[in-house]
Parts: sequence; C-alpha cells; structure tokens
Amino acid sequence: MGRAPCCDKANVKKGPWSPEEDAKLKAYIEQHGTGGNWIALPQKIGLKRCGKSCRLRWLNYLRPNIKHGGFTEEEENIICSMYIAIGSRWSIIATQLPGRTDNDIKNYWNTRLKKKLMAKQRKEQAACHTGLLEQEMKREGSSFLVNHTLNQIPYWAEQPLAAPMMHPHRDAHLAGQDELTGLLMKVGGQLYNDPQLMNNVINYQYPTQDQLYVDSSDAVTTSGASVNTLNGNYNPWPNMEYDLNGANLNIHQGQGIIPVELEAYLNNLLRIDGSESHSGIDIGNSSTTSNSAGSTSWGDMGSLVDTPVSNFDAYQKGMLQKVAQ
DNA sequence: AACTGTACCAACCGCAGAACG
DNA sequence: GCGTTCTGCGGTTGGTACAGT
Repeated sequence: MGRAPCCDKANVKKGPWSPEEDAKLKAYIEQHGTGGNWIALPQKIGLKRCGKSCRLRWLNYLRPNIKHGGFTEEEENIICSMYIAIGSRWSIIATQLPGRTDNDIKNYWNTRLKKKLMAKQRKEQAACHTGLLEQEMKREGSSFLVNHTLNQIPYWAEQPLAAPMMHPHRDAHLAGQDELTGLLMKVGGQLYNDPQLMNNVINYQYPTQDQLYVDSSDAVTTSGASVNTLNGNYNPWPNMEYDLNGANLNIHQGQGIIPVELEAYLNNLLRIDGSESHSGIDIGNSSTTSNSAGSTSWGDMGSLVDTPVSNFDAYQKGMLQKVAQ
C-alpha cells in the first residue's frame, strides 16, 4: 500500500504564483505564523495550493530578508569550499550564507559555478596537454609523430582529474564529483606520482571531532577571498585557501591539519609552472597505482575510498555538527 | 521579423526521517 | 512497537527571457 498523497492533486493549482496568492500567503503567515501545519494552511487562507508548495514559496521567496541573485565572490568561495567538504548538502551550505536559500544556492551551483569551474578545468587540461606534447616531441624527436598520431589521445588526458587526495575516504557522492573537486584540489593528481607521499596521505590520521580546528583568527588573506574565514565559524581546511577567479590554491605551512611535510610538498608543486608541474608523469609505471592491464589509476579511487583507514568520516561529521551549531 | 539555442530560476516530485497517535 | 502524517531535503523539470543566427 502506497502512501496517501499530501493533497488532492486534482484540485490543486500548479505553476507560478500570482501576486494575489503571494499576498494572501504572506499576510497570513506574518499575522498567524505557519501554525506548524503546512498541509492545512492553504485551506485556511483559501488557496488552491498544495501545502508543500506554500512552504516552498514562503521559504524561497516570500520570507523576509531573502537575497536574490548577485552572488559575491566571497559567497562563491564559501559555496565551493563547503561543497568540497560536505557535498551537495545545500541546506547546510545555506546556513552559512544569510539571506540565501538552499534552492538559490543549488541553482547557482548548477547553472553557473559548476560551468565556471568546468571551463577552468578544460583550459588547464588543454594547457597541460600542450605542455606534455612539447616535451614528448623534444624527447622523442622525429619518431614522435610515428609513435603518436596527432588524433590519438594520450593516456593521461583520458584520465579524470584526480579526486581530492587529501580526503581519500570521502563519501561516495563526493567521489563522484571527481572532476570538480579535482580541479579545486588541483594538485591532487600529482600526489599519485610519489608513492611515499601517497602512502603518507592515505595513512594520515584526520583530526577527530574534538581536534577540529575552527579558530577564525588563523585566517589568512590573499588577493581573493579567504575561505578560511567563512563567517568565522566554519573551516574545512584551515591552512588552505583558493581564489576561484584566479584558480590559485595556496597552502600555508604549519597552520593547520595538513602535515607540514605534505604542505611543503604541495607548496613546491604549486610554485612551479603548469607545464613543469606535470613533467615526468608516468603513472603507468608506478608500482602503487598501476593495475594488471597497464592502465593508470587516477580514476581508480575505489580501493582508496572504500578502505576505512582514516577518520575522515568522523572529521566530516564533526564539520557538519560545527556548522549546525 | 522569425526561429533556435541557451541560461536562468521557480516550482515540482519523490524520498527519508521525524513526529505523533 | 507500529502505522500514518507531515516536514525538509535534494534532484529534476518546465517556463520564460534573452542572445545569436
């Protein structure tokens, strides 16, 4: 037996709200509140609307202090950093952006931010591709074109951007966002080239809930908005910040939860230019990442994601709790 | 001017979990 | 403890405006 419908679908109006309907709903709620029962509310005020529809209209549009459109750079940064940390938990993200609704943030992410980041990723991949081709040509000389036809996609270009290496045990839904999170954590793929460092990262013990680092006084500034501040109450990676427009990711040593040696390594990677940063990549030969078929493992995150060797889950849970407070 | 494609956003839908009797 | 009802959430859809051809 299925669940009873929340309202009589046949006698319920759908589609855009008229100004009259808005006025009725707003006036009633401002005077009486919702009464804790959205289902009964439309009947009370003579609206042929589903209770859920009324609730949505109030929360996303009519309620006071709602901001529409025009997301600031700081808001973008907050959305991105929280997306990295907790995924598509829009209602939680909305709590960090006063005046913004989860629906608004979700729409903004899906229609603009995601595309913005994808475009940036494509640009970087193209630059990376060009750099590698040049190096291959230099190394192989005239034999290059024999070995590599121009329309042949090199093995590394077929690999998705790496999932964030610094959170190897994130939720599956986050692992599914490899491309975007990989872009944001753009040094991630490079970690795979250093088996020793990868080992350190995989075995790194994320801080427990009690060890969470949320002191906003440690926020650092850059040309772009710092994600470390996040209204002073949320700090997923306190020693890391990025500037979305400039795609600059800066790691600050000794300020937070990433081990100093890892920070140093990342800083080193980020200091060198784009073409150099990918030089010498030969993942297929890596004893830690190649498989029997000889393919690379940038996208093969399953074993890492599924293996419960760190307390990242607890870490993420802790962050969610901090945000909820 | 007409048509087409794209971007944006409001609203809907189904599900999970909380609340309640 | 169980079934029902309600709320809140996230994914998705559909309508509208606007730009490009």
